[in-house]
Amino acid sequence: MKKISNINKALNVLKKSPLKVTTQRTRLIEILFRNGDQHFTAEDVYKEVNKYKYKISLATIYNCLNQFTKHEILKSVRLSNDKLYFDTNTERHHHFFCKSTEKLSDIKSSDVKISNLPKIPRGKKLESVEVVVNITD
Amino acid sequence: MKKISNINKALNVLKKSPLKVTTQRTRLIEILFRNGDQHFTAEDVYKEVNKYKYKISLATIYNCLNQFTKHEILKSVRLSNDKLYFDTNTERHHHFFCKSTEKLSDIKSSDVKISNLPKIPRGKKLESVEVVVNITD
DNA sequence: TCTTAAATTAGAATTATTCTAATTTAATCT
DNA sequence: AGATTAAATTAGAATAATTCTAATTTAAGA
Repeated sequence: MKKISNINKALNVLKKSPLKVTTQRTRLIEILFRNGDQHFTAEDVYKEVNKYKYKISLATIYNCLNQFTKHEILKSVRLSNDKLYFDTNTERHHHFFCKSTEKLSDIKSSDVKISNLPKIPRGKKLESVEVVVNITD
Repeated sequence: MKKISNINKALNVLKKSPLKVTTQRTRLIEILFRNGDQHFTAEDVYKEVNKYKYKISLATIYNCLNQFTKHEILKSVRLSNDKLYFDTNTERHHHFFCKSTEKLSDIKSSDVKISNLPKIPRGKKLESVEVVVNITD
């Protein structure tokens, strides 16, 4: 049984979305999903793209990251250090955030048990619960 | 027994801090703590200050909010809508964030029970756990 | 192949925030 | 109280992150 790579999984989501499959988008997915390196800022991606000598403008990178997030190819997380990170793991999960190194790492959803939540305010409905465990060196 | 107002409580914290008690800082505390727990951005504060016809520059508002946060007169929360909110409640607590209205509201720490947390990575230590309950209309 | 809406791009614009350097002020010292 | 000084304030410049604009290119379907 052949294992489908993360790259191909993401490319399939792209194909099924209303987004066009462009060279830039394909290159970005190849870079972002090539390994477990899962959390990055737009600027990180720009540097990585340049390392590969692909010519993709910063505006396109922003456009793509935002579109990918909208179509659940990526997920975004905003942190207390004021940076927006994109995450290749789109499943429900939580994060460790190390304030010393500014690095994010995943916490499996099942590793956090919340046994009590307050009542949701009248007329509103629950969307998601985000847990960030801040740590330091 | 006389009740100490939030304003006076905050002014006392200011007096006990190494920060100087300036007119601007006193005015800001009067505005920010004039009623219950509030969440505001720097820009919100600037507008409010102007409404009162006080002349405090935006740079000073940023300086003060940051100094107040450092000296635990305020707390700051960064949210997924990319805005930095300051919170007059400096105690450990969590938040509801309504994605439709972009409004924050407090959740008492005791209203969230986390019965299981993952192991803190080797060599790191726990600093805090932030829970944001995202809701919508 | 033709058509067209979507995507890409460079560069300008915007937004939020911090920095700079001159001036003022609060708190301390005499 | 007046002098001293380090901290605070300020206007405006600078920076950083992101979005917008408008011209050009491209993907995908008729």
